[in-house]
Amino acid sequence: MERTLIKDLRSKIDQTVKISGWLQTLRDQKKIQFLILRDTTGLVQVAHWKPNDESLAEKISTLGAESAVSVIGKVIDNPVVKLNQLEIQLESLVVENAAESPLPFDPFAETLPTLDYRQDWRYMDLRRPVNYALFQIETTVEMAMREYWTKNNFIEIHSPKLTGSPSESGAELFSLDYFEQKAYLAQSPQFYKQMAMAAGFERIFEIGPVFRADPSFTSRHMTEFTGVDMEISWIDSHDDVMKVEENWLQYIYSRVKEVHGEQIKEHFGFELTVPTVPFPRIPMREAVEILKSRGYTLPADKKGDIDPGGEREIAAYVKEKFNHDFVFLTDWPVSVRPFYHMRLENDPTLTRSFDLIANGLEITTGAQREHRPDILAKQAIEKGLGLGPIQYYLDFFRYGCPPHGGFGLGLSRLMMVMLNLSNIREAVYLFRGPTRLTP
RNA sequence: GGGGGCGUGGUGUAGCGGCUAACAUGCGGCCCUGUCAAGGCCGAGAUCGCGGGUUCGAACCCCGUCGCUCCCGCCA
Repeated sequence: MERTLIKDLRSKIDQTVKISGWLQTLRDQKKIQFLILRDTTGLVQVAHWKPNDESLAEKISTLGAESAVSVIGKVIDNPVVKLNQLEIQLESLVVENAAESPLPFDPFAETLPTLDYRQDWRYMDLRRPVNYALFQIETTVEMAMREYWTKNNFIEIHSPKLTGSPSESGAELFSLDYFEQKAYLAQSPQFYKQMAMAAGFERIFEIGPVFRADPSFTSRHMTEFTGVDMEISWIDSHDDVMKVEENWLQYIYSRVKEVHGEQIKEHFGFELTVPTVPFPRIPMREAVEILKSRGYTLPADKKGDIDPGGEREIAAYVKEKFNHDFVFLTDWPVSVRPFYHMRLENDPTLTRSFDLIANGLEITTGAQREHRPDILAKQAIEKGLGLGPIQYYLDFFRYGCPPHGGFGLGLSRLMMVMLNLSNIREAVYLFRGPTRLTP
Protein backbone atom coordinates (compact mmCIF):
# COMPACT_ATOMS: atom_id res chain seq x y z
CA MET A 1 0.00 0.00 0.00
CA GLU A 2 1.24 3.48 -0.81
CA ARG A 3 2.27 5.65 2.10
CA THR A 4 0.10 8.61 3.10
CA LEU A 5 1.72 11.65 4.70
CA ILE A 6 0.22 12.70 8.02
CA LYS A 7 -0.63 16.17 6.74
CA ASP A 8 -2.83 14.58 4.02
CA LEU A 9 -4.92 12.37 6.33
CA ARG A 10 -7.80 14.83 6.60
CA SER A 11 -8.63 14.16 2.96
CA LYS A 12 -8.80 10.39 3.53
CA ILE A 13 -11.55 10.13 6.13
CA ASP A 14 -13.03 6.61 6.36
CA GLN A 15 -10.35 5.21 4.09
CA THR A 16 -7.74 2.65 5.05
CA VAL A 17 -4.23 4.10 4.74
CA LYS A 18 -0.63 3.31 5.49
CA ILE A 19 1.45 5.80 7.43
CA SER A 20 5.09 5.54 8.36
CA GLY A 21 6.99 7.41 11.02
CA TRP A 22 8.34 7.47 14.55
CA LEU A 23 6.52 6.47 17.69
CA GLN A 24 6.62 9.68 19.65
CA THR A 25 4.43 8.60 22.57
CA LEU A 26 2.71 5.42 23.68
CA ARG A 27 -0.16 5.63 26.14
CA ASP A 28 -0.79 2.06 27.11
CA GLN A 29 -4.01 1.52 29.05
CA LYS A 30 -5.80 -1.61 30.17
CA LYS A 31 -8.07 -1.93 27.17
CA ILE A 32 -6.75 0.56 24.68
CA GLN A 33 -3.45 1.82 23.38
CA PHE A 34 -2.83 5.23 21.93
CA LEU A 35 0.21 5.68 19.71
CA ILE A 36 1.28 9.16 18.65
CA LEU A 37 3.10 8.84 15.34
CA ARG A 38 5.27 11.51 13.81
CA ASP A 39 6.48 11.97 10.27
CA THR A 40 8.12 15.06 8.83
CA THR A 41 4.70 16.56 8.11
CA GLY A 42 3.05 16.23 11.51
CA LEU A 43 1.61 14.09 14.30
CA VAL A 44 -1.35 11.73 14.40
CA GLN A 45 -2.99 9.55 17.01
CA VAL A 46 -3.39 5.85 16.33
CA ALA A 47 -5.82 3.93 18.55
CA HIS A 48 -5.70 0.21 19.17
CA TRP A 49 -8.50 -1.57 21.01
CA LYS A 50 -6.48 -4.30 22.70
CA PRO A 51 -9.07 -7.12 22.76
CA ASN A 52 -9.15 -6.93 18.96
CA ASP A 53 -5.66 -8.39 18.77
CA GLU A 54 -3.96 -9.31 22.01
CA SER A 55 -0.68 -10.36 20.43
CA LEU A 56 -0.42 -7.09 18.52
CA ALA A 57 -1.17 -5.29 21.77
CA GLU A 58 1.68 -7.13 23.42
CA LYS A 59 4.04 -6.23 20.61
CA ILE A 60 3.09 -2.55 20.89
CA SER A 61 3.58 -2.61 24.66
CA THR A 62 7.24 -3.45 24.22
CA LEU A 63 7.90 -0.70 21.68
CA GLY A 64 10.39 1.93 22.74
CA ALA A 65 9.79 5.61 22.06
CA GLU A 66 11.20 6.80 18.71
CA SER A 67 10.89 3.37 17.07
CA ALA A 68 10.38 3.53 13.32
CA VAL A 69 7.07 1.90 12.41
CA SER A 70 4.56 1.59 9.60
CA VAL A 71 0.91 1.37 10.41
CA ILE A 72 -2.18 0.43 8.43
CA GLY A 73 -5.54 1.60 9.66
CA LYS A 74 -8.74 3.46 8.99
CA VAL A 75 -8.83 7.26 9.20
CA ILE A 76 -11.62 8.45 11.48
CA ASP A 77 -12.95 11.95 11.98
CA ASN A 78 -13.26 12.18 15.76
CA PRO A 79 -14.03 15.52 17.43
CA VAL A 80 -12.99 14.12 20.81
CA VAL A 81 -9.37 13.82 19.74
CA LYS A 82 -7.43 16.95 20.54
CA LEU A 83 -4.80 16.31 17.89
CA ASN A 84 -6.52 17.60 14.73
CA GLN A 85 -9.75 15.77 15.64
CA LEU A 86 -8.34 12.86 13.69
CA GLU A 87 -7.57 9.29 14.59
CA ILE A 88 -6.40 6.12 12.92
CA GLN A 89 -7.98 2.87 14.02
CA LEU A 90 -5.13 0.41 13.96
CA GLU A 91 -5.39 -2.66 11.77
CA SER A 92 -1.77 -3.74 11.51
CA LEU A 93 1.67 -2.51 12.48
CA VAL A 94 5.16 -3.29 11.24
CA VAL A 95 8.16 -2.46 13.38
CA GLU A 96 10.66 -1.26 10.79
CA ASN A 97 13.35 -0.54 13.36
CA ALA A 98 12.81 -0.77 17.10
CA ALA A 99 14.41 1.96 19.19
CA GLU A 100 16.53 0.77 22.08
CA SER A 101 15.50 1.97 25.47
CA PRO A 102 16.37 4.21 27.14
CA LEU A 103 17.21 6.75 24.48
CA PRO A 104 20.39 8.82 24.85
CA PHE A 105 17.96 11.66 25.35
CA ASP A 106 14.37 12.49 24.59
CA PRO A 107 14.25 15.02 21.73
CA PHE A 108 10.78 16.03 22.87
CA ALA A 109 11.49 16.61 26.53
CA GLU A 110 10.79 20.05 27.97
CA THR A 111 14.44 20.62 28.82
CA LEU A 112 17.15 19.67 26.36
CA PRO A 113 20.61 18.37 27.21
CA THR A 114 23.57 20.66 26.67
CA LEU A 115 24.60 21.49 23.12
CA ASP A 116 27.76 19.39 23.35
CA TYR A 117 25.83 16.28 24.41
CA ARG A 118 23.22 16.86 21.70
CA GLN A 119 26.04 16.96 19.17
CA ASP A 120 27.20 13.51 20.28
CA TRP A 121 23.69 12.31 19.36
CA ARG A 122 23.08 14.74 16.54
CA TYR A 123 20.71 12.48 14.62
CA MET A 124 18.42 12.38 17.64
CA ASP A 125 18.70 16.14 18.04
CA LEU A 126 17.83 16.60 14.37
CA ARG A 127 14.54 14.77 14.91
CA ARG A 128 13.22 17.88 16.60
CA PRO A 129 10.85 19.58 14.16
CA VAL A 130 12.59 22.91 14.66
CA ASN A 131 15.71 21.40 13.15
CA TYR A 132 13.84 19.87 10.24
CA ALA A 133 12.39 23.32 9.60
CA LEU A 134 15.83 24.90 9.81
CA PHE A 135 17.21 22.71 7.04
CA GLN A 136 14.11 23.12 4.92
CA ILE A 137 14.73 26.86 5.20
CA GLU A 138 18.42 26.49 4.41
CA THR A 139 17.44 24.54 1.29
CA THR A 140 15.23 27.42 0.23
CA VAL A 141 18.01 29.90 1.00
CA GLU A 142 20.42 28.10 -1.32
CA MET A 143 17.76 27.68 -3.97
CA ALA A 144 16.98 31.41 -3.81
CA MET A 145 20.67 32.25 -4.07
CA ARG A 146 20.95 30.18 -7.23
CA GLU A 147 17.69 31.56 -8.61
CA TYR A 148 19.00 35.09 -8.25
CA TRP A 149 22.37 34.24 -9.73
CA THR A 150 21.09 32.27 -12.71
CA LYS A 151 18.55 35.00 -13.51
CA ASN A 152 21.49 37.41 -13.56
CA ASN A 153 23.79 35.38 -15.78
CA PHE A 154 26.16 34.08 -13.15
CA ILE A 155 28.19 30.93 -13.77
CA GLU A 156 28.69 28.37 -11.01
CA ILE A 157 32.23 27.15 -10.44
CA HIS A 158 33.72 24.45 -8.22
CA SER A 159 37.29 25.25 -7.31
CA PRO A 160 39.69 22.68 -5.83
CA LYS A 161 39.94 22.32 -2.08
CA LEU A 162 43.36 20.67 -2.28
CA THR A 163 45.99 23.28 -2.96
CA GLY A 164 49.75 23.23 -3.33
CA SER A 165 50.62 26.52 -1.71
CA PRO A 166 49.27 28.72 1.05
CA SER A 167 47.21 31.41 -0.66
CA GLU A 168 47.22 34.23 1.84
CA SER A 169 48.84 34.22 5.27
CA GLY A 170 49.35 30.50 5.73
CA ALA A 171 48.91 30.40 9.48
CA GLU A 172 45.36 29.12 9.33
CA LEU A 173 45.92 26.26 6.87
CA PHE A 174 45.45 22.56 7.47
CA SER A 175 48.26 20.66 5.81
CA LEU A 176 48.33 17.03 4.75
CA ASP A 177 50.54 14.52 2.99
CA TYR A 178 49.99 14.51 -0.74
CA PHE A 179 52.09 11.70 -2.27
CA GLU A 180 55.64 13.06 -2.18
CA GLN A 181 54.71 16.61 -1.24
CA LYS A 182 52.64 18.73 1.12
CA ALA A 183 49.15 19.87 0.28
CA TYR A 184 46.81 22.28 2.04
CA LEU A 185 43.05 22.48 2.45
CA ALA A 186 41.79 25.67 0.82
CA GLN A 187 40.91 28.36 3.35
CA SER A 188 38.97 30.26 0.69
CA PRO A 189 38.32 30.09 -3.08
CA GLN A 190 39.62 33.65 -3.31
CA PHE A 191 42.35 33.18 -5.92
CA TYR A 192 40.34 30.72 -7.99
CA LYS A 193 37.27 32.91 -8.25
CA GLN A 194 39.51 35.76 -9.37
CA MET A 195 40.96 33.39 -11.97
CA ALA A 196 37.45 33.08 -13.38
CA MET A 197 37.50 36.85 -13.92
CA ALA A 198 40.76 36.48 -15.85
CA ALA A 199 39.03 33.68 -17.77
CA GLY A 200 36.36 36.12 -18.89
CA PHE A 201 33.47 34.52 -16.98
CA GLU A 202 32.46 38.01 -15.77
CA ARG A 203 30.06 36.81 -13.04
CA ILE A 204 30.57 33.68 -11.00
CA PHE A 205 29.58 32.09 -7.71
CA GLU A 206 30.60 29.11 -5.67
CA ILE A 207 29.05 27.37 -2.69
CA GLY A 208 31.54 25.01 -1.13
CA PRO A 209 33.56 23.90 1.86
CA VAL A 210 36.20 26.13 3.39
CA PHE A 211 38.77 25.08 6.01
CA ARG A 212 40.35 27.23 8.70
CA ALA A 213 42.89 25.89 11.17
CA ASP A 214 42.10 28.60 13.71
CA PRO A 215 41.79 27.34 17.30
CA SER A 216 38.75 29.55 17.79
CA PHE A 217 36.49 28.84 20.75
CA THR A 218 33.46 30.99 20.11
CA SER A 219 29.80 30.53 19.29
CA ARG A 220 30.35 31.63 15.68
CA HIS A 221 33.49 29.87 14.40
CA MET A 222 34.03 26.49 12.78
CA THR A 223 37.13 24.83 11.33
CA GLU A 224 35.13 23.65 8.33
CA PHE A 225 32.19 25.59 7.00
CA THR A 226 30.25 26.25 3.83
CA GLY A 227 31.46 29.37 2.08
CA VAL A 228 29.24 31.28 -0.29
CA ASP A 229 31.41 33.24 -2.69
CA MET A 230 30.69 35.55 -5.56
CA GLU A 231 32.85 37.59 -7.93
CA ILE A 232 31.91 40.04 -10.71
CA SER A 233 33.79 41.89 -13.43
CA TRP A 234 33.73 45.39 -14.92
CA ILE A 235 32.91 47.16 -11.69
CA ASP A 236 33.76 50.77 -10.87
CA SER A 237 34.12 50.32 -7.13
CA HIS A 238 33.23 48.11 -4.17
CA ASP A 239 29.88 49.85 -4.11
CA ASP A 240 28.89 47.82 -7.19
CA VAL A 241 29.58 44.65 -5.21
CA MET A 242 27.53 45.86 -2.26
CA LYS A 243 24.62 46.65 -4.57
CA VAL A 244 24.60 43.09 -5.86
CA GLU A 245 24.86 41.65 -2.37
CA GLU A 246 22.02 43.67 -0.87
CA ASN A 247 19.66 42.91 -3.74
CA TRP A 248 20.61 39.27 -3.62
CA LEU A 249 20.03 39.09 0.14
CA GLN A 250 16.72 40.89 -0.16
CA TYR A 251 15.65 38.33 -2.75
CA ILE A 252 16.70 35.45 -0.47
CA TYR A 253 14.81 36.87 2.50
CA SER A 254 11.67 37.51 0.50
CA ARG A 255 11.68 33.97 -0.91
CA VAL A 256 12.21 32.51 2.56
CA LYS A 257 9.40 34.62 3.98
CA GLU A 258 7.13 33.56 1.15
CA VAL A 259 7.78 29.85 1.63
CA HIS A 260 8.51 29.62 5.36
CA GLY A 261 7.04 32.73 7.02
CA GLU A 262 4.51 30.71 9.01
CA GLN A 263 7.03 28.03 9.90
CA ILE A 264 9.43 30.63 11.25
CA LYS A 265 6.69 32.09 13.42
CA GLU A 266 5.80 28.63 14.71
CA HIS A 267 9.28 27.25 15.35
CA PHE A 268 11.42 30.33 15.92
CA GLY A 269 8.80 32.64 17.35
CA PHE A 270 9.17 35.79 15.29
CA GLU A 271 8.11 37.42 12.06
CA LEU A 272 10.86 37.45 9.45
CA THR A 273 11.68 40.93 8.19
CA VAL A 274 12.71 41.33 4.56
CA PRO A 275 15.42 44.00 4.56
CA THR A 276 14.93 47.17 2.54
CA VAL A 277 17.57 48.30 0.05
CA PRO A 278 19.92 50.02 0.01
CA PHE A 279 21.44 48.80 3.27
CA PRO A 280 23.02 51.57 5.36
CA ARG A 281 26.71 52.13 4.56
CA ILE A 282 29.13 53.57 7.06
CA PRO A 283 32.81 54.23 6.29
CA MET A 284 35.07 52.86 8.99
CA ARG A 285 36.43 56.27 9.93
CA GLU A 286 32.91 57.46 10.60
CA ALA A 287 32.07 54.24 12.46
CA VAL A 288 34.95 54.82 14.85
CA GLU A 289 33.65 58.36 15.50
CA ILE A 290 30.14 57.05 16.10
CA LEU A 291 31.48 54.56 18.64
CA LYS A 292 33.40 57.34 20.36
CA SER A 293 30.32 59.55 20.57
CA ARG A 294 28.36 56.66 22.08
CA GLY A 295 30.99 56.15 24.73
CA TYR A 296 32.23 52.83 23.37
CA THR A 297 35.96 52.44 23.94
CA LEU A 298 37.85 50.46 21.33
CA PRO A 299 40.90 48.46 22.41
CA ALA A 300 44.00 50.62 22.05
CA ASP A 301 45.74 48.41 19.48
CA LYS A 302 42.88 48.48 16.98
CA LYS A 303 44.17 51.23 14.61
CA GLY A 304 41.04 51.65 12.55
CA ASP A 305 39.65 48.16 13.08
CA ILE A 306 36.57 47.43 15.18
CA ASP A 307 36.21 44.57 17.68
CA PRO A 308 33.09 42.36 17.88
CA GLY A 309 31.67 44.43 20.73
CA GLY A 310 32.08 47.52 18.54
CA GLU A 311 30.29 45.77 15.69
CA ARG A 312 27.36 45.02 17.98
CA GLU A 313 27.35 48.65 19.13
CA ILE A 314 27.32 49.90 15.53
CA ALA A 315 24.49 47.48 14.78
CA ALA A 316 22.54 48.95 17.72
CA TYR A 317 23.18 52.44 16.37
CA VAL A 318 21.98 51.45 12.88
CA LYS A 319 18.89 49.80 14.37
CA GLU A 320 18.04 53.00 16.28
CA LYS A 321 18.86 55.44 13.51
CA PHE A 322 17.76 53.54 10.38
CA ASN A 323 15.68 50.71 11.87
CA HIS A 324 17.80 48.34 9.80
CA ASP A 325 19.32 44.96 10.71
CA PHE A 326 22.11 45.17 8.16
CA VAL A 327 24.98 47.60 7.76
CA PHE A 328 27.95 47.76 5.40
CA LEU A 329 31.11 48.98 7.08
CA THR A 330 33.23 50.32 4.25
CA ASP A 331 36.71 51.65 3.42
CA TRP A 332 38.80 49.65 5.87
CA PRO A 333 42.40 50.64 6.61
CA VAL A 334 45.10 48.92 4.56
CA SER A 335 46.69 47.56 7.76
CA VAL A 336 43.80 45.20 8.51
CA ARG A 337 43.02 44.03 4.97
CA PRO A 338 44.78 41.54 2.67
CA PHE A 339 47.19 42.68 -0.05
CA TYR A 340 44.77 42.08 -2.93
CA HIS A 341 42.20 44.69 -1.80
CA MET A 342 42.30 47.74 -4.05
CA ARG A 343 43.10 51.03 -2.36
CA LEU A 344 41.18 54.27 -2.53
CA GLU A 345 42.54 56.68 -5.13
CA ASN A 346 42.22 59.74 -2.91
CA ASP A 347 43.48 58.01 0.26
CA PRO A 348 45.95 55.15 -0.20
CA THR A 349 45.72 54.24 3.50
CA LEU A 350 42.21 52.92 2.93
CA THR A 351 40.89 50.04 0.85
CA ARG A 352 37.87 49.62 -1.42
CA SER A 353 36.46 47.05 0.95
CA PHE A 354 33.51 46.30 3.14
CA ASP A 355 32.15 43.97 5.80
CA LEU A 356 28.48 43.22 6.13
CA ILE A 357 27.25 43.19 9.72
CA ALA A 358 23.88 41.54 10.26
CA ASN A 359 22.26 41.82 13.69
CA GLY A 360 25.71 42.64 15.02
CA LEU A 361 27.39 39.60 13.48
CA GLU A 362 29.97 39.77 10.71
CA ILE A 363 28.66 37.61 7.87
CA THR A 364 30.56 38.93 4.84
CA THR A 365 33.86 40.40 3.74
CA GLY A 366 34.12 41.89 0.26
CA ALA A 367 36.17 44.27 -1.84
CA GLN A 368 37.20 45.47 -5.21
CA ARG A 369 40.38 43.54 -6.04
CA GLU A 370 43.59 45.04 -7.29
CA HIS A 371 43.81 43.81 -10.89
CA ARG A 372 46.97 45.70 -11.98
CA PRO A 373 49.82 43.18 -11.57
CA ASP A 374 52.59 45.68 -10.78
CA ILE A 375 50.61 47.35 -8.00
CA LEU A 376 49.39 43.97 -6.75
CA ALA A 377 52.94 42.62 -6.48
CA LYS A 378 54.05 45.79 -4.70
CA GLN A 379 51.23 45.45 -2.17
CA ALA A 380 52.09 41.78 -1.58
CA ILE A 381 55.68 42.67 -0.83
CA GLU A 382 54.54 45.46 1.49
CA LYS A 383 52.57 42.87 3.46
CA GLY A 384 55.67 40.75 3.75
CA LEU A 385 54.62 38.00 1.34
CA GLY A 386 57.08 36.15 -0.85
CA LEU A 387 56.11 36.39 -4.52
CA GLY A 388 57.24 32.85 -5.34
CA PRO A 389 54.30 30.87 -3.95
CA ILE A 390 51.74 33.33 -5.36
CA GLN A 391 53.34 33.80 -8.78
CA TYR A 392 50.61 31.67 -10.44
CA TYR A 393 48.07 34.05 -8.93
CA LEU A 394 49.91 37.20 -10.00
CA ASP A 395 50.04 35.76 -13.51
CA PHE A 396 46.21 35.83 -13.72
CA PHE A 397 46.50 39.59 -14.22
CA ARG A 398 49.06 39.67 -17.00
CA TYR A 399 46.91 39.06 -20.06
CA GLY A 400 43.79 41.20 -19.87
CA CYS A 401 41.93 40.84 -16.57
CA PRO A 402 38.97 43.19 -16.09
CA PRO A 403 38.48 45.24 -12.93
CA HIS A 404 36.52 43.06 -10.54
CA GLY A 405 35.38 42.43 -7.00
CA GLY A 406 33.31 40.12 -4.89
CA PHE A 407 32.53 38.84 -1.44
CA GLY A 408 32.44 35.75 0.72
CA LEU A 409 29.63 34.91 3.08
CA GLY A 410 29.30 32.20 5.70
CA LEU A 411 26.20 30.12 5.04
CA SER A 412 25.69 29.04 8.66
CA ARG A 413 26.28 32.58 9.88
CA LEU A 414 23.53 33.75 7.56
CA MET A 415 21.23 31.05 8.97
CA MET A 416 22.18 32.13 12.49
CA VAL A 417 21.27 35.71 11.76
CA MET A 418 18.14 34.90 9.79
CA LEU A 419 16.71 32.58 12.44
CA ASN A 420 18.07 34.41 15.45
CA LEU A 421 20.19 31.52 16.76
CA SER A 422 22.76 32.16 19.46
CA ASN A 423 25.23 29.46 18.46
CA ILE A 424 26.50 28.41 15.04
CA ARG A 425 26.44 24.77 16.16
CA GLU A 426 22.64 25.01 16.06
CA ALA A 427 22.77 26.28 12.48
CA VAL A 428 24.99 23.64 10.91
CA TYR A 429 24.26 20.00 10.09
CA LEU A 430 27.44 18.73 11.73
CA PHE A 431 29.79 21.02 13.60
CA ARG A 432 33.54 20.91 13.14
CA GLY A 433 35.72 22.71 15.65
CA PRO A 434 39.16 22.37 17.25
CA THR A 435 37.91 19.63 19.59
CA ARG A 436 35.01 18.21 17.56
CA LEU A 437 35.66 15.74 14.75
CA THR A 438 32.79 13.30 15.36
CA PRO A 439 30.22 12.18 14.44
C1' G B 1 47.06 31.42 22.46
C1' G B 2 44.82 34.76 26.85
C1' G B 3 40.62 35.38 30.35
C1' G B 4 35.76 34.20 32.86
C1' G B 5 31.97 30.45 34.09
C1' C B 6 30.39 25.46 34.79
C1' G B 7 31.18 19.97 35.81
C1' U B 8 25.86 16.17 41.21
C1' G B 9 21.46 9.33 39.00
C1' G B 10 20.41 8.43 31.51
C1' U B 11 19.01 13.80 30.87
C1' G B 12 17.96 18.77 33.18
C1' U B 13 18.56 20.95 37.87
C1' A B 14 18.60 21.88 43.65
C1' G B 15 21.96 21.47 47.64
C1' C B 16 27.38 25.45 48.56
C1' G B 17 31.01 22.78 55.73
C1' G B 18 27.18 18.02 59.47
C1' C B 19 23.19 14.14 53.69
C1' U B 20 21.10 8.04 55.19
C1' A B 21 22.51 13.64 48.62
C1' A B 22 16.76 16.24 46.92
C1' C B 23 13.38 17.47 42.69
C1' A B 24 11.73 16.98 37.61
C1' U B 25 11.92 13.98 33.51
C1' G B 26 13.16 9.40 31.55
C1' C B 27 13.51 3.96 32.63
C1' G B 28 11.17 -0.98 34.89
C1' G B 29 6.70 -3.12 37.28
C1' C B 30 1.53 -2.89 38.71
C1' C B 31 -3.33 -0.30 38.29
C1' C B 32 -6.78 2.59 35.04
C1' U B 33 -12.70 1.27 28.33
C1' G B 34 -10.47 6.82 25.52
C1' U B 35 -6.06 8.84 26.70
C1' C B 36 -4.41 13.35 24.57
C1' A B 37 1.97 17.65 28.29
C1' A B 38 -2.68 11.27 30.37
C1' G B 39 -3.17 9.89 35.59
C1' G B 40 -2.25 6.83 40.30
C1' C B 41 1.00 3.50 43.19
C1' C B 42 5.74 0.92 43.67
C1' G B 43 10.85 0.34 42.20
C1' A B 44 15.83 0.58 40.16
C1' G B 45 19.39 4.25 39.13
C1' A B 46 24.82 9.16 41.59
C1' U B 47 31.33 6.48 45.56
C1' C B 48 28.65 14.65 43.53
C1' G B 49 34.70 14.86 36.48
C1' C B 50 39.67 13.19 38.32
C1' G B 51 44.02 13.82 41.82
C1' G B 52 45.87 16.12 46.08
C1' G B 53 45.22 19.39 50.37
C1' U B 54 42.57 22.09 54.67
C1' U B 55 39.05 20.25 58.52
C1' C B 56 36.68 16.23 63.88
C1' G B 57 33.79 16.25 59.26
C1' A B 58 34.12 18.11 52.04
C1' A B 59 29.37 17.63 46.66
C1' C B 60 30.25 22.26 49.31
C1' C B 61 36.68 25.57 51.05
C1' C B 62 41.95 25.62 48.64
C1' C B 63 45.53 23.86 44.75
C1' G B 64 46.32 21.10 40.41
C1' U B 65 44.39 18.54 36.24
C1' C B 66 40.90 17.18 32.45
C1' G B 67 36.35 18.23 29.91
C1' C B 68 32.61 21.54 28.32
C1' U B 69 31.10 26.52 27.57
C1' C B 70 31.32 31.81 26.72
C1' C B 71 34.30 36.19 25.80
C1' C B 72 38.89 38.26 23.58
C1' G B 73 42.40 37.43 19.54
C1' C B 74 41.33 35.56 14.23
C1' C B 75 37.67 35.61 10.94
C1' A B 76 32.81 33.95 7.45
